[in-house]
This record gives sequence, structure tokens and C-alpha cells, in this order.
Amino acid sequence: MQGKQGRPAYRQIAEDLSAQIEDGSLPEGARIPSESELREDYGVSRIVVRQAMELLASQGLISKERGRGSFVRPRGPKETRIVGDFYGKRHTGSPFAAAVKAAGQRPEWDYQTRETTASPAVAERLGIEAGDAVMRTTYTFFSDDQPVMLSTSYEPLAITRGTPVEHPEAGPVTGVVARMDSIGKVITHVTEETVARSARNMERESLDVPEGTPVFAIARTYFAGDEAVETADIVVSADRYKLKYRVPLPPPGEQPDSK
Amino acid sequence: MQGKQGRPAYRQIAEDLSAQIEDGSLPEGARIPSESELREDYGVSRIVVRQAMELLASQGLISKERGRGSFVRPRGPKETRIVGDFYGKRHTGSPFAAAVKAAGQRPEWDYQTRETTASPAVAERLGIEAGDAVMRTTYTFFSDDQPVMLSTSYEPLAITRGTPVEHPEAGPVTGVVARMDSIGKVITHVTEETVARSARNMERESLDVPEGTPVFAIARTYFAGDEAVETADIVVSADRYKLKYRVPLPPPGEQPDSK
DNA sequence: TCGAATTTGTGCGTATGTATC
DNA sequence: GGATACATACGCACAAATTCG
Repeated sequence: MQGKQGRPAYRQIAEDLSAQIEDGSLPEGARIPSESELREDYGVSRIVVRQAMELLASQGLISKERGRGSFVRPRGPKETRIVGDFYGKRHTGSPFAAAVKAAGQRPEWDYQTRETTASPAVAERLGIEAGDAVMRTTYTFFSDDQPVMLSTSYEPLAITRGTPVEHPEAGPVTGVVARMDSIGKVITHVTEETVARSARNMERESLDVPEGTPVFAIARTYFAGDEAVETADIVVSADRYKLKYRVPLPPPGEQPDSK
Repeated sequence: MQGKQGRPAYRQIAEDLSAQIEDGSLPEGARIPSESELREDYGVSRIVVRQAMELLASQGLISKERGRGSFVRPRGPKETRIVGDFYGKRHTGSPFAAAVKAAGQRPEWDYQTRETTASPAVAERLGIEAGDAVMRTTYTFFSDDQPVMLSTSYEPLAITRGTPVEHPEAGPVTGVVARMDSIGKVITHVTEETVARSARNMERESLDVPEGTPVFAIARTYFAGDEAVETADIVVSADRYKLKYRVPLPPPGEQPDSK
């Protein structure tokens, strides 16, 4: 085993196992030989095996479970989070529920709504003053009882106060677009700023993902003309989700009219 | 140091250093005390210090450089990759160049163009048959001499063959939108499917990022009506980039007309 | 219920290699 | 060359979680 080619032993072992996962000799969910077994198979010390396994775990290929063993991580078909005017329709209702149902799974969510004041960051995104009243709603979304997405949304109460949709989930209509439509705020566009980073500890608990798994952190804002009517921080496991956007382009020859 | 609270020593050290990075006691680019120094400071063995440092490195907080030391990784303001009809304009020319220049840096790129045949995956995305002729162009994009983005694009030669824009970079106009406009293919929308994953070895070399850093892998397709006119695989460091989308919503009350 | 076996997690000591300064 | 610093690798021990008879 001793790396003649200059490649360290633990990398060779990792590549070997990685290849077996790739070609299917180690199928999804399969148990990987224990550290002691691998130690004998490759004739190295346990620390080398551990380094190899940690490398694979950090790449998301395997999950290590204390007391049980290590397993090939399922990489099933990714769920999709869709943004944009698919088929020219305004998505009323919950886009999340629609996407999950389309994948043949059961959508559910918990939420908690509370009136509070805008932090400077939120105020900046909403174009209001820090300290202004906002309605904050935190969501946890489930797909077949698995938590898959977290969201914290903020709506300026200057817009919704006293209307039937003041409370995001308790009113007669659901979904930001439809709710705002119903009070005369016609949403014209949405912006999203997305970064990928490793999950924070709180998010790891809520989403039940192993350490180091990357997540998408999305800052989404809905606009009615130049006025921001809702903004949200959304976190989804980048492992299980892919993002899908469909963006129409304006026809050529026209001049811009928005500032 | 010995974790009474059940938290392992290496985690406590990692959190301690992490906090120092957060609050600025260890500023960007600062050298972190060597493993031997930390070993004495915390009164633990070297392996514990190494575990802590590896954790921080895997989170992208520090970079370890053999023979030199470990350093706080710069997390400067992220560059932005913009998608959408910003300000109602069709972005002609290179959106990459525009974004980099907007950030006050110097854009450059290498490319290599070659005629080839469509793989099944590319054919599927372009709505053509596998084996059909396509023009493939591979790009490496630089911002201030730093490689930041890789791209491989495919255009069906059934569309461009014999036109002035058959060759993506050698024709009279640049940018997919403008080039297609010039031959009468008016691009109406673009779709993107984005996943985040850790960089493959080839990408790590090309982009010069440390092991385990996440990248965005984007499958982008431009459409003229229902016809796909270009598709590309784009890889950018999720570390240095954020993605920004602006998606207009169709006005309410209209019915869909695209299928 | 309980304990033994298995498996991964954490930690110690030591040695040697290799890159940088 | 020498000093320093990180990389790889061996050995050992015990802890904690799980499984199973």
C-alpha cells in the first residue's frame, strides 16, 4: 500500500473507496467495512483509515455514525426549489408545497409569527428605518417529515397593519404574491442573493445534516414596483436541493423604464 | 482546558479561535499561532490542536500552508454574478466583464473553441439528438489575474453554421444574447439549475482553491422561444461569489401563452 | 434487564518527511 | 545548513453509542 507515487496512503484509500461508490460496488446506504476491517485490508494503521474516511465524509460521500458504522450517503434525485415565472404564471399559494407535491412527497410546515422591530440589515433590505415595526415569521418546512428548509421572513407593518393579511398564515389567502395582490400591492419582481456556506450549528440541528454539509443561504426580497414588501432569509441543504431559475429577458429595442 | 461540559477539547479550541476571528482579534490574513504554540497555550497534545485547525480549515475560516503557518482566510466582499433583466436591459456583451469592472477589477479570459458532437446530456438540454454537431467553447475567466470562473458552453451548429457568429469569440459581436439577436434568434429567457458541491480536483487546480471549498455548479440554457440556442456548465467558487437574480413576475390576470 | 461485543470518537506519545524561510 | 511549521504515519488507551444475545 505504501504510496510509491508520492500520493499519501490515506488519499489512495479514499480514492479507492470513492471509486467503489462511484461504480456501484458500494451502493447507496451500504455499510462500509469498519475501520478495523479496512485497517487489515489495506495494512495500515487506524489513523490512516480514519483520515481517509473523514475526507470522504467531508465530501458528503459517506456518513459516519458512532456505534453503528459508516454508510454510503444517499444522493437521491435532488429536490428542486423553483423561482421565476414558470409558464408565465404567478405562483399563488406556497411554491414550496407545489414543488414538494410535484416530487411525490408530503409538504408540511411549522411557523411562528411575531411583531418586532427591524434590525439595520432587515431595514436596509426593506427600505425602511431600523426600529420600524415588522412582522417576523420563522418557518421550518418538511418534506415527508424530513426538515429541508428554514426561513425567516419580514414584512413591514406599515404595509399590512390592519389588513386581513397582517398575519401571514392566519389570513384568507396564502402566499406572499397572492396576499399582497389582495391588498393592492401588486408584486412586480423578486430578487435573490445566494451564497453557499457550511451549515451553522443551529441550522445543522434544525435540518439534521452532518457537520460540514454546505447549505444555500438565500436573501429573497419581493418588490411591488420600487417598494419592498417582504424579505426573507432562507436556508436549504445544498445537498438535497438544487435551485432552478427561469428568467425572462425583455424584448430587444425597448428602453428601460424602471430606475 | 479539559472539557467538563462534555464538549471535546478540539471543539472548544476551534470555537475559541473562531470567536477571535469573528471579533477581529485575529484579523484577515493574520498568522495563527503555530501548532506547537497552541499546544502549549491550551495544554493539550498536538493532535488535538490539529483537529481544531482542520475543523476551521474545513469551514473555510483559515488556510493552512505547509512550511509557513496557518492564516485567517480573507473573506473580502464577495463578487457578484448577476442574472436577470437588471433595469430592463438585455445585457449585450459579456456580463462577466461588466460585473468585474463594476467591482473595480480587471476582467480577462482564455477560451478554446472546437467543433464536436453532443453528448446525451448536452443533447437533452439543447433539445437535439446525441451526436449532432455542436460548437464547444471552454472558458477560464480571470479577475485581476485570479481565476474565478470556469465555463463550458455548447451551441448547436444547426443554428449557427455558416453565420458570422458561428465562432463564439471570433465574430463581429460578443455575448450570447447579442450574437443570437444578430442572426435573428431573439433570446426570450434563460434557465439556470444550480447545485453546490465541493470542488473536483480539476476545478481545484484551475480555480486555485483549497480542498473542500464549495463551488456553485450552474447549468445555464438560453432559449429563443421554445428553442434552446446555447447551454453551458459554469463553475464558480462559492467562496468568492454570490449569485444575484432578479426575476420579474408576469402581471396578474394574464393567462400563460408559452406551453 | 443487563452485559458483552462492535464501532466510531477523543486523546496521548513518538517518529519521520517535506516545504518555507 | 539550520530552524520552523505543517503533513503523514505508527503505537496505545479509554469513552460513548449502538446492537444483540
